[in-house]
Amino acid sequence: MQIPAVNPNTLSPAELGAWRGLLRAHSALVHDLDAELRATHALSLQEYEVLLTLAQAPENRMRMSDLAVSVILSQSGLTRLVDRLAQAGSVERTPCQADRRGLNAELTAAGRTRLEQARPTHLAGVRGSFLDRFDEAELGVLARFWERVLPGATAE
Amino acid sequence: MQIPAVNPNTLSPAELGAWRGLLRAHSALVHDLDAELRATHALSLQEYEVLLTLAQAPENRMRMSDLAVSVILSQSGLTRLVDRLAQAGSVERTPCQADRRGLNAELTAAGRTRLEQARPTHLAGVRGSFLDRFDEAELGVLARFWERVLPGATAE
DNA sequence: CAGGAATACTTGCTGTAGCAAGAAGAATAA
DNA sequence: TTATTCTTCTTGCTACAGCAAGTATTCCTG
Repeated sequence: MQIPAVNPNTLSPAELGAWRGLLRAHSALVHDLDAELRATHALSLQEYEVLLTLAQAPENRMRMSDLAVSVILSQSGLTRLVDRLAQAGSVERTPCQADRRGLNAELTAAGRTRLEQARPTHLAGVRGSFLDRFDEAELGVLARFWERVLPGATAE
Repeated sequence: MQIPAVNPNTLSPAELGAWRGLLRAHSALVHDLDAELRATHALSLQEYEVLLTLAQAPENRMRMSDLAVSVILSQSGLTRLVDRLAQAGSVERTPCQADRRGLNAELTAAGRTRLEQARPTHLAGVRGSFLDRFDEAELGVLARFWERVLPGATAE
């Protein structure tokens, strides 16, 4: 219950820089990484994230709903994204035998190949545009910063 | 020209945390702030940013193309966003007499009122969900971090 | 073991964004 | 001046995302 001495009707320069900087940096990074992946591997950033997430999941498969959370997408958004990946042969929908409502998205061999081809491009991009600007300690600082923001992003 | 000792084929935990954290934090913050503004003032976050940017501009007006850059939007995206704001009476398109190709988006009195009503909500939201998680020094650190990322976001 | 509530996924609809092409005006250069 | 080129903004098209409603299945409660 502190009473901050800040003007409640504007943002300080540091506040502005931190907030607008987040918006600008995110926009620039995502735009460029997405464009790079599309240009070199005909893969959107979101599609890449799905393939990568599946590749790291046990058995290379994952429930649709869990996958949606992992890649930060609505369920309907994921349905259509997996549609596209399935049509391209990178992913298959397999039934989930423990729960017949559910489906697993499962990485195919072709999908794995595609991911493996795109991966160096993407890693180089994230490093070159973002991570390399920081040393290991600073990256840790950033990571811990996000943890403060994430649990409940909306104060009500 | 350094040769980093990191595994070039995966991200370290700190790298992962910094990168995925950025994606998650951005998504959560923007989603929540947008929803809050829509719910309380029938205004999207982008619309709010436009009104705010105009309110801070000299004469409360700004060339369309400059405005697009300020609010991080394509020119066609801005054209339509201003269409909506104009239809709502919050903004007017006025000719630019120095250059008859150009148009200014100009804040109307109604637009100013609308902004002023929404502003406390938005500021409380950004603070409550984001800025209050950091002290002034940390905000400065964040702001300077973004400056490292921003000049040229894409290597290569 | 019903019957209602909850969950998993998909589909219809809508809103918003970007790119590329077009229209109108400005700038340059001969 | 006039022809070429560049800039500013808008419009057509398309892609992608979310919400809400629909369907199928599971869970829960009596």
